[in-house]
Amino acid sequence: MRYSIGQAAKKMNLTAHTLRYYDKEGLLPFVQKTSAGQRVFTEQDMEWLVIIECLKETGLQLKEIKQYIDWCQQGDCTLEKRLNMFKQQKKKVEEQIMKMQKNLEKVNFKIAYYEEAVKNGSVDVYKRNKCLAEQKERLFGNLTESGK
Amino acid sequence: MRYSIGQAAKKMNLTAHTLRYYDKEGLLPFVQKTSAGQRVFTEQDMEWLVIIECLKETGLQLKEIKQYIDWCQQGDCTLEKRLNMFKQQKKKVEEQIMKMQKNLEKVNFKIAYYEEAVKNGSVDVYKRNKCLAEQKERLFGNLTESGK
DNA sequence: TTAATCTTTAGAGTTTACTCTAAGTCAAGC
DNA sequence: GCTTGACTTAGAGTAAACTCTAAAGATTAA
Repeated sequence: MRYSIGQAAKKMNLTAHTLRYYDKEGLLPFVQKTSAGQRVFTEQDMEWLVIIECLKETGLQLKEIKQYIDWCQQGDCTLEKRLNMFKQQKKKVEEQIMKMQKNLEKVNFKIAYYEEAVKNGSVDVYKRNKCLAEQKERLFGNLTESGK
Repeated sequence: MRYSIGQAAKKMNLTAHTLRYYDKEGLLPFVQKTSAGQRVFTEQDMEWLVIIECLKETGLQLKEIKQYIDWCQQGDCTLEKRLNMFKQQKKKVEEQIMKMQKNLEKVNFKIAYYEEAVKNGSVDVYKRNKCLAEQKERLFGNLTESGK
């Protein structure tokens, strides 16, 4: 299966504009063109796009992703660099997941808070609900009390 | 405990510039100033900053965060709006965590791949290691084969 | 009191990642 | 063959979130 730029874009939930931009930035050196100059994306190219997407979502900038692509083009002498990059990336992703779980706790707290507030028609929650007041201390107090 | 803009910034891992920018954008209407015009951040203000940080990290734009702050300023008649916002946000955070876990799987696969490649000094991994080849199908194949 | 450091404002500049336009070329269906 | 829609390039424009500058005023420590 081969894809035009439009089909590839659709599959990846991007626009053709974006794929051309990535190409211009040197992220897609592997994509071939027809004699008429039109890009053709192979299945393998789609796997590259999946990895580029993954690296982008985990916080790498396009120029850092380009660095990785460049290493891939340079051959086996860069294998260790690539391995190290992914090891670093693993740490970052794990940190991001932990951070997101903490954010989820804060959001859950706010939902509990506003459910209580809506029930009473007022923001005056902590006086009625000691449990929420304690939770608040745990989630917000630590940052504002400790550390200094 | 009260904080100058510089101290507040340090505590939140931001710069004073950024906090002034947030203020200019209407995100910090609660921050008071001294008679000489200098901002004073209270403990409560720091909690606001923690929530702003949380909303920012979970993907809200500053103008959407401002919307929330505005609702807070408007009083109890916006309680339900705020509750709904956090409920939506909860969904988004849960999706982000799931996405990150998928990204982690991809990164872990790449680490396994490159560890194998480094061991053999070559990128020619799938021929030697069928297990990795299958994993690759599971992680990348589904996106490139299904859906169309 | 005086130097060093912090804070103030308005406003200009930067970075990143798109996003769009124009003018033209190519491919598929009728 | 013709139309329609997708593709090409170079390059301009945009949005978001800072980031920095300059010039002046405030605060702190010796």
